[in-house]
Amino acid sequence: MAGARITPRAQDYAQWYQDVVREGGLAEAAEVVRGCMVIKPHGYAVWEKMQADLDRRFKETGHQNAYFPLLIPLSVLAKEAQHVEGFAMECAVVTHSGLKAHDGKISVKNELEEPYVVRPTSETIIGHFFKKWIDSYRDLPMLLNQWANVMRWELRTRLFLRTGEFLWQEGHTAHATHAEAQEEVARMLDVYRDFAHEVMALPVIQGVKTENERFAGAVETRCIEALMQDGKALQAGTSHDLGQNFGKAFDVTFQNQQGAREHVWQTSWGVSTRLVGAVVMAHSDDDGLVLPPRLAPIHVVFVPIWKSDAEKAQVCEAAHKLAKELREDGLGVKVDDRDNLRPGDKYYEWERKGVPLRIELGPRDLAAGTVMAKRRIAPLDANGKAVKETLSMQDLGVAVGRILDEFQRFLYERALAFREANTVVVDTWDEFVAVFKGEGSKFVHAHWDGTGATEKAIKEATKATIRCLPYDGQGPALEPGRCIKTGAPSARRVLFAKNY
RNA sequence: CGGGGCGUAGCUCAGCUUGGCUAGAGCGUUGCGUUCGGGACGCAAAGGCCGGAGGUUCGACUCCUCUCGCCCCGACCA
Repeated sequence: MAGARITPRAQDYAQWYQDVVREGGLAEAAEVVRGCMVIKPHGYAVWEKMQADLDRRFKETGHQNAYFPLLIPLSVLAKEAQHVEGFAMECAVVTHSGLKAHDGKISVKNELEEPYVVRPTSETIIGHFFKKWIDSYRDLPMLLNQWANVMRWELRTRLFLRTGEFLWQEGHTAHATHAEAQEEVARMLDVYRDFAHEVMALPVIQGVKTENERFAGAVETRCIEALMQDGKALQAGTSHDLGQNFGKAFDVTFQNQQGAREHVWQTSWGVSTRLVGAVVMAHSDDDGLVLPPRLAPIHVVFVPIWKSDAEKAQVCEAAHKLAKELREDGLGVKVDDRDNLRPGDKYYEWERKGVPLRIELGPRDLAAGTVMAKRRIAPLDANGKAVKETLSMQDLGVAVGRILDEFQRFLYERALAFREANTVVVDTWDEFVAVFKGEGSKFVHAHWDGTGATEKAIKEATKATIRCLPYDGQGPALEPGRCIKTGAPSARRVLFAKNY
């Protein structure tokens, strides 16, 4: 009997997602704090894996970490008009300091002269300091990154995908020329793509956002878009060309080599804990979480099998010895030697938590000098049972390393195949409507007349939005045509989908 | 923030319509024993401010009002 259940995807995708997050031990609702989440140890460990890899990539591309305040004076936030307008409704505002007790009740005490906004993002407070720190072309480029929490007062929340508070990194850079800033925007989007492909085993499409979807205060927003198992798109990362908008708003200038003063050209780029949700929705199945090895806090779990106490002592000793060897290879290894659960219970538990490889070690294996390995997702044999692999205890690390590499590649290939099977080119409105009917969604490449009005009309009719104008080569060949909705001339197809 | 649903043991829920014994079940947990290669079983035990606050009543898990939180659908957004 299953103690805990996971609703099948086919039955209720939203419920399935919640079940996987809960049973995987990733996070839960903060309950007493509306719209916020508690990231539990296993979920936080996945985020730490992401952080470690991304941080290395940021350093390799010349960036340094820094930290700016959580609170932004309202007057500072308001300096860039479009920016404050875009975030106005989502801002939490601090208006008081201190508490006082009266009649047995606690209330706030001193009203602040100027309210603080809890950062929804940090362009403005960083703009304030860029002005102070940048004076000469010799100070440029300034390449910073911040790991931080931000708060956006969301009305409807989902664990990892949309919460009131979330964790992220935000890169902020300043450059002497627009061309250099544009290179930075493209470079960091490539970093995100590589990370998604190599570490998350998640294929993504790079592209440019429409004006409607652009970051508030940017002149151009680029993104990586991933396809989830229900056919909806998830924006997995963004990179913004801020032009001179913030440079002008905060009067960030530098003296160029000719001695003239110019406003800097800035960029910002970020990914968030939302990526944990992306991994869940991209790879997991009805048995629970599936983690790509490069994000798995535990790569291998040993389940010793025994009947007698003597056998228990022997197999556990052997399991711990092998585990130690694997840990020396840099792997996360757990030996589940609990004696209050039977092996089958352990199998299910670690599968729900997404451990890529399970190794069973019993008396028969011990005698033969082998172990039984079972991948988190394994092919079925003729009897419908998952295939287990017999591995020699000799050089186990080599075999395990190979299996984990294969599994990492398998997940990417599977996700890519899924995306290809769920990507279509559509040239008629009837076909377009049919794709998005009901809960339906796919990646749809279709022509669009380039106007915001048409974009909105399509959204109202189908709930599908333009995810991006894909990079050349990441969609169908660029060719002119007629808008799917209005029939007006279109320079190229764009990528539509319902989205998270 | 509008519409709908739901808050009772760690988890999933019953009880509420029609107010009344001592608030229940399964799973899980703890202890002992038998088990152990895909979700075992026996015996014993612990575990509840019935989400919170007011109200109606002799009496409230049950009825009324308010409030907090979660889920779903909208509108808004990463």
